[in-house]
Amino acid sequence: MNILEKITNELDTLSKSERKVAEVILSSPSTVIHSSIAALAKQANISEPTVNRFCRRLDTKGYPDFKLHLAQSLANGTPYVNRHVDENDTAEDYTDKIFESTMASLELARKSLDPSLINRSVDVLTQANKISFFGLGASAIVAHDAQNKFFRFNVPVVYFDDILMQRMSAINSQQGDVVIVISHTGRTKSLVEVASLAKENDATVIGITTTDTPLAKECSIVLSVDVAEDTDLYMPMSSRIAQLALIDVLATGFTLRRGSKFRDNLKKVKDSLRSSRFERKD
Amino acid sequence: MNILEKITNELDTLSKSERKVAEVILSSPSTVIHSSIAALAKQANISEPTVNRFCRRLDTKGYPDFKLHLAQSLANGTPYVNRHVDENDTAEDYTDKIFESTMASLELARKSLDPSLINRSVDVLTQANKISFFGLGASAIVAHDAQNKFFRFNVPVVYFDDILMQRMSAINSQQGDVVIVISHTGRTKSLVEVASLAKENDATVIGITTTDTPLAKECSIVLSVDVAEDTDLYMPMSSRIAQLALIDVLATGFTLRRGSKFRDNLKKVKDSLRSSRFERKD
DNA sequence: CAACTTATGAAATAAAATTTCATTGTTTCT
DNA sequence: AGAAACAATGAAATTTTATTTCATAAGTTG
Repeated sequence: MNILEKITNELDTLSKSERKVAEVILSSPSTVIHSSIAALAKQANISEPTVNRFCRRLDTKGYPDFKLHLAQSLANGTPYVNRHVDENDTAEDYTDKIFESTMASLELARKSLDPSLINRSVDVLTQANKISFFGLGASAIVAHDAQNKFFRFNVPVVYFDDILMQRMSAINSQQGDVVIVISHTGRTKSLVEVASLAKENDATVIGITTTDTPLAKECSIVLSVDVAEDTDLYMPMSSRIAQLALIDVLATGFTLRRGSKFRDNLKKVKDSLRSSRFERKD
Repeated sequence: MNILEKITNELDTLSKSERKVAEVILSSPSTVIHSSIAALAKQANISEPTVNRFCRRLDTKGYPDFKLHLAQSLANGTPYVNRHVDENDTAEDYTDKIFESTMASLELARKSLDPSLINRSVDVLTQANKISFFGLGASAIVAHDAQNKFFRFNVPVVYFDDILMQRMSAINSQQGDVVIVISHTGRTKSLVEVASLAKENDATVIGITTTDTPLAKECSIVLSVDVAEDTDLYMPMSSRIAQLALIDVLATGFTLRRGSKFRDNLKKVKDSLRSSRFERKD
């Protein structure tokens, strides 16, 4: 746990002098990691033993150990924050912001995923007779990408980004088929209907969507990819990237489950692409 | 900079005894941050002053300062090291690894991008008569996504993931057209040819590819997205995600350049999608 | 193989952190 | 209100840890 948060949380369980220490630390943590216990004590106008007691109260071994924890909190506290682009940003500014908020979203998405559900999904996928990926708009490209990946595995796989085709395909689905429906908002009417149709026809429906959405309710398995992005107001960005990362996870799980013999087969597909490329010089 | 990498880099500038220290540290950095200088010296079978000299050679103030740096490097995860999925990983393991290496790749990709070239690309895009996105395989979905985004901007945009269509389109391009060619390897023959054809026909060719590849040589502007991924051996994963992030950057730059009036227009497109969705309850 | 440079560790010193303990301030009970 | 009990605090002593000094050993060069 981040020690800065911890200090904030326990602020009221601290004694008066200890709180002084806490305040100095919170106000400029990066200075503190380069200070000795004496310097910090002076800064907070208290004695050295008080600093030491403060450290122990936060479950660290002592002052040096506390500094270590603090340093670590600083190292991963700053980087992946969701920052919004503004009007006057330079190219460098908005590039950094977009990359950083993408990384922040991936972090968030990972936390929202339940490994046991991923495991079950992989189970289901490896046993599927046929796999279909459905998405619209930005999620269509995720479905497209998924088809690309699973196609290499030599399993029957299709993808549709067209409402009618999705509907027809859903109606024709049957036991043993897996339908993966992708939607960030989980509120796109036609996709929710498609999910429901597929389920009625005994297909296993896996939803890649946000927790507690209409789509989620129609699915057999929900892989929740929660990302702080409002695609009603902004262009879809990190949401689809998080979805793609999840596709990578599923594809990876799939190859692992299929075992090494299967992976030899993958290599063949790769080799067949060789001649379409210029040789590498290295 | 990550101090573990730094140790690895400077391994050969170190003296014999110092290298012993380095090895002990690299083999179990997380133990070291809880060791005193004496303990580390003993572990490496050298004297305490040697440890101290080692620390200074790495531009730290001394041993405690070195430990701080080390702690911070460890806190940032271990992005570039050892994050490959292996045979016996659980679902949780490989999920974490994939998300982490995706984030690491985004970090790397961002570093490889030159903001001034992004700026120039945005310039060119805002002034284009027509924008085409070309990609094959995994990069096709990036092109697809780009079309999706730029389509909202109400500019003439097309995308092709078919060799022949790309060729024809390239041959028909003219001054004022912008062609964006996407390829991680930069060695796909037909795409390199397409880039070259488009350039001969006076289109501005922007390449989204790795530095110093055959494709890069054919482009007017190269947006280098360097990612440590060998798509000859593995499925494309982080490479396409980094490319997508770059598309987001370009799209963002585009909207910023076009000004606020233009953004009102975007809102209209958004609103037109509303009725296809279930209402939100929140 | 001398002259010189660099690397290394033992011991001395310095710095930093921790413990001990006496004092002060605070609460609780009569 | 005032004494007893308790918690908080810092000065000083102690211990631990890190750094410097310096003598010696191990290489290098001419």
